[in-house]
Amino acid sequence: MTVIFSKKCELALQAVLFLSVKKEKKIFNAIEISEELKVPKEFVSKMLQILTDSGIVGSKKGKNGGFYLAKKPSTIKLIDIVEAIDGLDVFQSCVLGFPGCSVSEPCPVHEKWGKLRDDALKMLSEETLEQLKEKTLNKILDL
Amino acid sequence: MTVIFSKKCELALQAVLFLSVKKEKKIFNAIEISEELKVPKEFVSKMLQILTDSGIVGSKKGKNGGFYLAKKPSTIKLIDIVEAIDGLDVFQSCVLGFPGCSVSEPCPVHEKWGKLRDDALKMLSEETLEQLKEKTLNKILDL
DNA sequence: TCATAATCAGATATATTTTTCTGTTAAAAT
DNA sequence: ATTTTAACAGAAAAATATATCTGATTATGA
Repeated sequence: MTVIFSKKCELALQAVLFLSVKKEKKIFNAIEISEELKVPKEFVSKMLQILTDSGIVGSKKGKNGGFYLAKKPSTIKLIDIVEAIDGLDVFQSCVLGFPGCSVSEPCPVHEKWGKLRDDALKMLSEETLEQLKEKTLNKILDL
Repeated sequence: MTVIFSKKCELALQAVLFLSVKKEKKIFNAIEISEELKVPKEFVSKMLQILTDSGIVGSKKGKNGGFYLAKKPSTIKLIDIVEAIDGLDVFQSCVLGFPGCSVSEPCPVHEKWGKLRDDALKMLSEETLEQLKEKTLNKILDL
């Protein structure tokens, strides 16, 4: 079970964080990333292809090809990746699954969850990859 | 897509909330509950059977049978239902899906998510069904 | 006691998500 | 030019989660 993001999204976030602590424009192929993150390379490919489509990641085919951040880390936020993969529905939907949960027809935890949801959104959209870099280095080795 | 709980869990929470605003020990069969919550009756049955096993809900077979809260609303919290259906892993796992995310090896959002996760746990464990009753009535009709 | 109505247990089916595969295309190096 | 390497696209397979069905059991009321 995932927490709030799909497995796809989790992997995408991890892969982008990985790229963000490397020298800018340095290229890594799917195998290298998959080994670092310990996930199948086909899955890495798939996700990074989606992020390539959405312009966050760039790619280069052929020998010495691979993936790299297409934008500066100072312009990318975690929420961008979430939006590209899972979309932003989580930040709209009722946590108890009630249909039509709203201010006028709130579920029993509507208000409290609203606060939490906003904080979660903040967590993902306040800091850029650049600002997260140091923390990211605690988790991902800068090889 | 669910927010953080599985569909099963969402339904279980809804069903228990439904029962909590009814007269104590009043019995409802799966069909009645399914009509109120607009979900298939087999699904309601399945979930309430699990909650019956875990002692939150009681059941009575045969004619005029059905389901009812096995405990007083003042002793049941939403977290009890979550625990019975999804378990409490969500409140342990890394939101970015990193393996071995911990204080000594935190992911980039470890601390912030920790706070949010604790608040979420609070949201589900501070108030009893009794205390939520009024809010629940805003969402579920007291037929 | 019999017919009926309901839960219950377990199997099955369906849907969704995740993962892998197959072949194609593009780029680079030899 | 040719070979090699890697992304890319889309299909297929596997795994997981969700939903449905079947038959058995149990309780009630007539």
